[in-house]
Amino acid sequence: MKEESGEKEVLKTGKRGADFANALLHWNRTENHRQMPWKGEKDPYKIWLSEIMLQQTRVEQGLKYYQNFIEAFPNVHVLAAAPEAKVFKVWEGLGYYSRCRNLMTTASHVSNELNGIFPKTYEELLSLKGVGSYTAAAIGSFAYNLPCAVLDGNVFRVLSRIFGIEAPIDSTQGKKTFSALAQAILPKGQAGEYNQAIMDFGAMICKPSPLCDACFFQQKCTAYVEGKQSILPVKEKKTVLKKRWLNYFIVQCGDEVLVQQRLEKDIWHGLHQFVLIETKKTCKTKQLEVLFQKQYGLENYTIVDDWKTQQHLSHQSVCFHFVHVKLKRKKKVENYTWTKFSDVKELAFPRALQQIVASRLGV
DNA sequence: AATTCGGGGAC
DNA sequence: GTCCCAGAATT
Repeated sequence: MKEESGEKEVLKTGKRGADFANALLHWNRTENHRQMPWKGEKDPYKIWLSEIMLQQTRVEQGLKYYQNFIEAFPNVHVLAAAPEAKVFKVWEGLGYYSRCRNLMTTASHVSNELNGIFPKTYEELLSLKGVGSYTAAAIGSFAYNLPCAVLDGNVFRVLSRIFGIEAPIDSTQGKKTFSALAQAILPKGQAGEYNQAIMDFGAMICKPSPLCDACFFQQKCTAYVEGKQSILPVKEKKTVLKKRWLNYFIVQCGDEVLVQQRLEKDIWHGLHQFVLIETKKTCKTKQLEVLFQKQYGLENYTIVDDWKTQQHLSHQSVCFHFVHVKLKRKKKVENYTWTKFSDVKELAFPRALQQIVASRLGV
């Protein structure tokens, strides 16, 4: 065995990495009782679906959606053949709706071009719409045991603490560092089990607020030894919140309401909404009525309700102002469609609007 | 390299 | 309130 100084660093990390990997696998086999429907799943369709749904989404939140999806679309051909509106409706409320659009694109691609068979290499998986480095590694390792290390929020947190790495996880250089480390300590031949284990470990033990006393690696963890759990992982960017004022006129006539699909490059792309007047600041109802009448030429209406709510998204704080009005007679309004309540309930709306559909538009 | 895409839960 | 979540696409 050579003991040259140049190799010592690599050897040291390598030994520690192997140490951690072995301890993690042992923990996984003896103490990890976390159960999820897709765990141990070998059907690439189900693995793919679960991974797309769980991007930036907690397991507890995605669970119900996964079950609904599998029931509605049991295989890739059914999903590919399903009407877009129906797929959106099942996705409704889960957020990040580009995932849903990409899901349909890839389902169609796999069903029609690939005979319903998902790719079996990392590069080909990566080429699928909505599949990035994490998801390609997850599908590859879970379905085919490909030696690809996953790198998600859990893995960043675990590795930064165990090895005391302070490179920012949201910088290009930091990502390269963590990616190389993750790949280096991945036990070849056990990639699937290891990837699952490290994410379970991050979700249950090495949480943002960690349970160090329950950790099998406590004494060997840099963060624990140096008391750095709370500063690791390091993030350098702060998200800036923008404020928006979305004023919605819920224009009703009988059992119909004016609805449109959001198609602009903005939040909730693909979902539906009521008659929108966006303003730069909060407005009184009277002011909104002026804009409403001017913009849409509607005058013979009665206001039956008027209320405000607020919703916080990752990058936006949205103030809603709703005005529910009733018309005596239907009138054509450009870009909006008169839609029966029963049909409205088949369409996907943003969360804040969905609640209105559920509670205020008849039974 | 920086921004933008939801919604919910933990703290 | 702030932070984070089985991230990816676009600019």
